[in-house]
Amino acid sequence: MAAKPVAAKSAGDGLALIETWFAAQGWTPAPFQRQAWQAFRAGRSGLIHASTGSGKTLAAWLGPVSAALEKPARTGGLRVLWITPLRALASDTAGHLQQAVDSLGLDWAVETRTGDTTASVRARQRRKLPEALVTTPESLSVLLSYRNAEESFRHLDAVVVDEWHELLGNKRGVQLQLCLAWLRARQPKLSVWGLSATLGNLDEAMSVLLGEGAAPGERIAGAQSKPITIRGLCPANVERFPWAGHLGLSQLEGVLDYLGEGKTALLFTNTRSQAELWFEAIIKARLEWVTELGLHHGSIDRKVRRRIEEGLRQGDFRCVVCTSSLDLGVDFSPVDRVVQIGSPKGVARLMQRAGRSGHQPGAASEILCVPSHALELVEIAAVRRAWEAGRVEARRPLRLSLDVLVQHLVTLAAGPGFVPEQALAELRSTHAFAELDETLFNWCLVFITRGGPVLEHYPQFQRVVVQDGRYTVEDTGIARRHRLAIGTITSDAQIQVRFMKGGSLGSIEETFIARLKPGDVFLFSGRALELVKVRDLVAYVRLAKTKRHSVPRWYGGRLPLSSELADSVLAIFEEVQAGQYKDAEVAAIAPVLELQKQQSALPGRNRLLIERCTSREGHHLFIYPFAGRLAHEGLAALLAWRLGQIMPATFSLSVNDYGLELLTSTTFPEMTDADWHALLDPEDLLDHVLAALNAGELARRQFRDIARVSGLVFQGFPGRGKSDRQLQASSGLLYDTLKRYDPEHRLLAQASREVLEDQLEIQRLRSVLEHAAGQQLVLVSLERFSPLAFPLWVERQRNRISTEGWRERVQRMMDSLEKHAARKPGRHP
DNA sequence: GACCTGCTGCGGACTG
Repeated sequence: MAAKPVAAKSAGDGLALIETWFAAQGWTPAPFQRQAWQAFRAGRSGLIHASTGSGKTLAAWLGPVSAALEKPARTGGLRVLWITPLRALASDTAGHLQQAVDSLGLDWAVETRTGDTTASVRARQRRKLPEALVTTPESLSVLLSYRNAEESFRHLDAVVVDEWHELLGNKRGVQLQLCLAWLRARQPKLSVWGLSATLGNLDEAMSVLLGEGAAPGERIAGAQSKPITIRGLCPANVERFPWAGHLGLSQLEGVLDYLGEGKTALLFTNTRSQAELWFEAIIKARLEWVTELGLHHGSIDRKVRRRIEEGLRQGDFRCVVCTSSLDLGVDFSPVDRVVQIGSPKGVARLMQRAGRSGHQPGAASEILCVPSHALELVEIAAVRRAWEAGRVEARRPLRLSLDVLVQHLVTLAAGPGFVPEQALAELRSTHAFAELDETLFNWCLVFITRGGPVLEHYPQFQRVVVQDGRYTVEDTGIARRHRLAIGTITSDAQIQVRFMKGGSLGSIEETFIARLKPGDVFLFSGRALELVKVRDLVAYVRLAKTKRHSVPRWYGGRLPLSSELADSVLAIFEEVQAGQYKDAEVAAIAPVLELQKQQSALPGRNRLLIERCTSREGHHLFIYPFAGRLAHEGLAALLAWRLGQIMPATFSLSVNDYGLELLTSTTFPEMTDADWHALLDPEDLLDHVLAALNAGELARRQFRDIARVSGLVFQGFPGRGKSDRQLQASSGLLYDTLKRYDPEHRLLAQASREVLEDQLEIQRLRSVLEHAAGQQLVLVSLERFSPLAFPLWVERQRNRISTEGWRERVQRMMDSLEKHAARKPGRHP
């Protein structure tokens, strides 16, 4: 963007000035951009939503600028605050904004402030902020922790939250809500705007941003996004296409052809190890591309990642293999192809990725979806249908995250301090704490001043003091330590991976390195590396001479299939059950689906499929609620526990995104429809799930994160972090102590709640059971594993030790399945 | 040669 300056500084109509400036660039404002500018100028608040690359940024930026142009000049001080969830985005955004401001003749400094900002700039900003600041939610919180915070934000006119959808559903969003409430309480006319991608709950997204009791905001839909094409890569030979698996490497040739035709591609995988393997496979197959290939994921050294991002912008790459690490970020205009390997998992997620291509004017976006097993072809058709029907996932905002609340209260106390009555009113003006009652709030006050009944003998928990009714932090050491711990992102300590000569490659789980001995070889950062030694949380490596290697395992998050996508898959199954094949991808695996129909049945939105089968291993029960793997984990445990009440047996469990398997050596009792409904009864769900699972241990682990965010444990200085084990030990000790002497501790209750809601998706599990009450149960006795059952069987085999190789076992099963494909199914009863 | 699961994101300033 080579911005040409407009005529001169003028105190006239700011809107007209912007129109002139826009025209000088040779641009015509879109109607939604004009609408946004007018809304800004009128001092309103709201949400602008659109897909990427539609000019949201200019709409949001020029609004406050136009407003500023019309107000009498004030000397200095922060006028506009721009919040971004990604510090890599900050400098780019600031650059564009500075350019626009300069050419409009406004004498403003636009600066960034993130963790990357140097100490000297931070110190200067601490004394006085620029007119416009681009920052992260965490850095904003840090700014509130300084004594002069009220002065710093005195002249603030507008806040813009970029990528609000990324923050809405997590604790970073809660933290931002709290900061915004504080700003609003001091500047009632503050105008707050969010920018968001397409989302299933846009109205809610806006009201959460604007706060409880705010005047209704203005929702502005961005320009119609360019069409996005979703294409599935259909396997050439469906007969030999795997029924299970997740790597998708059997489709390598098709992907290579696709990459060969284009200029620059992003190839998304669902996991980091999958990215490593695909990167290796592509290089092996196309040695001539070696300089044009990149690898990018969250464990790769930050500097290396920045270099790759820069190379993408320059058009240096034919293909970069990546994970969600490139879901967001600066626009990479040269990208003309996007490939998704494996399950898309959700509609919004896939569209976000598709939107990473086609930023050139007039270019459309296309995404090639590469299935890693047969049923994923249905997912591809399903995601396209859901998108076309406008069914996109919602992101649900969190409520009453007490760990974030106590952190915020200490932040305010370290900063200007707070008075309880006023603070409570402010907190209640957020969506997250609208229901905060006085008892709970008082508990928080006791917690930050005395540490509560058990911890009050330890001075490190007495962080805040009360003077004349005002809560403040007086100890500068406590304040400093608190600033270090600001933020809600928690992650395990990782082992750094470095060459003997010093170059850093990235980081890996401690548990993976612990299993290796010197001389072992593993694949990381696209290279086969030999472990030399481990010292002080650093693994020293050298390039390996051998090609044999293992691949690191990371214990990251496990994204379940979204409800929207699962529903869409079931809708397609219903059509197939009725003999209709409307999508190319679905038609491509008709033989597999027909086999499922013939041997068993296809589940539907109102048909719950339950299969039984007896094998050498024992008696199998398969159920397919299509509720995502997290809910299935809880359901499997629940069913095993309830069955255990009526039959003496132990079960092996296996789950995936489609369903679950229970295996036992005892015959399952004959069960009527009524028996099944009793087994699936939602009543006493919570009690039974807690009885079935080792919920205490799960909560104990969850508590570690809560202890960090709430300031109960100090995780050390950045870069010199306490090791994971130390942190685990101290938070574990705290957990046990509290559990014993203060079992009503509110943070313990929160740990349990988070386990149920986030790790087991208890709401989704509940709705499976409630839905089952009205569903038709389709009970089938199988002679051989059906195509739906097979992946669950494979899943369980993974951790088995056997003299027989995994591939042989799978192949043998495939062969026997094919042999029996023509057999008649047996119905039950 | 086997055989390969599990995403992303942030953060400070003292002392000499």
